[in-house]
Amino acid sequence: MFNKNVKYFTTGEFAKICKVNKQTLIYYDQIGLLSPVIKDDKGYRYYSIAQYDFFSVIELLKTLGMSLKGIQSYLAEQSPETFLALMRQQQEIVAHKRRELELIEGIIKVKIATLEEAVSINFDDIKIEHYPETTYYLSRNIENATEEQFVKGVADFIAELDRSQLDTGYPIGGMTKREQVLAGNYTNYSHLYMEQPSPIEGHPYFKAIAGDFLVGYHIGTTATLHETYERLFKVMHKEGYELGQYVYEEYIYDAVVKEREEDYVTKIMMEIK
Amino acid sequence: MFNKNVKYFTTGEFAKICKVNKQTLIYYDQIGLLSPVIKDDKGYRYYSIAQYDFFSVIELLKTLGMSLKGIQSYLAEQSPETFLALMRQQQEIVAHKRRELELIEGIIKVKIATLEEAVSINFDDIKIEHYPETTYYLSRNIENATEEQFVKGVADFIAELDRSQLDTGYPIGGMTKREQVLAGNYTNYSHLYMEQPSPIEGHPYFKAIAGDFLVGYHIGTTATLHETYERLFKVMHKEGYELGQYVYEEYIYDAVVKEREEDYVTKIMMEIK
DNA sequence: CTTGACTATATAGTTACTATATACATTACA
DNA sequence: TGTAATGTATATAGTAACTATATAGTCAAG
Repeated sequence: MFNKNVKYFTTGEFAKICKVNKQTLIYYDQIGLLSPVIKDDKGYRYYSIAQYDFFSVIELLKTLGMSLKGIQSYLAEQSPETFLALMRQQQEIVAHKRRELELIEGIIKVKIATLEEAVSINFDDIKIEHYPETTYYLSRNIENATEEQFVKGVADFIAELDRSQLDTGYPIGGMTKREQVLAGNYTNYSHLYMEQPSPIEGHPYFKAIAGDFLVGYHIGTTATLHETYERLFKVMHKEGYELGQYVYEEYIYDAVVKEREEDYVTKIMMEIK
Repeated sequence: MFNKNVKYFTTGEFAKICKVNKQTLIYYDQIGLLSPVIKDDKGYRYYSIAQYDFFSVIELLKTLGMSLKGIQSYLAEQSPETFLALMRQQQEIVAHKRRELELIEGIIKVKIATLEEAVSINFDDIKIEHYPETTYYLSRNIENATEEQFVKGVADFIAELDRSQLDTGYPIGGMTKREQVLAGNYTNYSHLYMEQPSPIEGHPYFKAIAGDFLVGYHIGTTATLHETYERLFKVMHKEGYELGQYVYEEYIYDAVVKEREEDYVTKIMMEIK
């Protein structure tokens, strides 16, 4: 194959085949990664068609995140055994990357869904909604935590989500016990949580009970949070309900979509009975 | 959520949460991508926990290949609508990337399989093997092409494989008509081809007939190719077979795994009857 | 024989960090 | 309370992998 009395490509021609900048090939020649088979007395470079195979392997390895130096040191040997070893190693890496992308696809899907919901909401409405059983991943208990402990708890929770690939794109929420809410300690959360639409085996999850929730929205910082809670309680009592075990709070609009804290929107979901 | 009387993070602490170099955060501040909510009179930076959300969106978009400038111009607006538009746009990009990775996974699998086969072969053996029907993607006809036309044909074929995502990782092969082979024109290929293990709809394919093939290996350049063909013919006639419609040729060892052309190995598969 | 399209080298610029040097601030503990 | 260790800051230079530009030589067509 490929030896029809051999025609060679100039740098420009070869660059076109490889779909890269001519300078890139010159650069590859300079660093000794891919040199033309022929360099004439005037310094003109000539590449053979067989070198395209070599180039496309470089491209492949680049896609998988290898540095040119790494590629160079691996391809320098040019033996079937080392190349086979390299391919086996990269096979795992690419599988990992694909799984990572699948996770990101999920996150984006969730972000779109939640934002689409958000833009259609009238934040003044207070409604009673029925939620199905939902699985959450919880932080360790942070009830009555000091500022420092709370902040540490948040950082740890984020790290844990990251390490265990449990970041689903849903907002981080805080759940508060009935007693704390009734005592007016609205931000004395028991746990942080993140919704897990498709839970993975081998993690301890919390399942929020299916049932009726009173749902309202708070605009602004926590300074005025009590006003929103009072509005919610008024509706709750008017409708003849009582507070359930937990209240769930999560950002609908946060630092990503609103610049000023006063524009952040918090969704408040009260279990009711 | 997230306003427990607010504790702030120093650059070092925030860097730890974000799992990046401290200098990176300073750099992001300098270019105005992510600035701390507070900068005191001594120039010390203080980040709020809410800024982590912002940071993680930056990380997400970076993973999807956006430049910091691009991210900046998109996030500068901070409106739900622009962010939603961005997410919708990135959804397609990430899906495309995932498909690309799946293709690469396939290519690596093929490379491993073919190399594993190759290292176990004794290149002196000439064997008769039965091949099942195999689908190939073919180049346009290149019979009796001049050097220039041949080279152009190869370049076009590579470009076509690339554009149509038909590069499966199998070697590019050349198929030669019975008459040309009998006339000793071993490298007067009719078509180039690439095996397609799982053909996609909407492309014109060629299906090699299932049947018996005489398989041998040629080591070296085309200069000595005729010797190998003669050896093959000898065996063919001794076994009482006649040449079929096509001979298929492909590299087993090429520029990727062997430095010198004299070490390249070509697999020759003759249709027989 | 000239014009336009190509080739070359050398050098500087780009992006997104990363490392280093120097100076000032904070905290830990003896 | 003093001092060492650790932290912060800025400024600057270096890195990878190109990419662009300036300048000069080469080649092919009309």
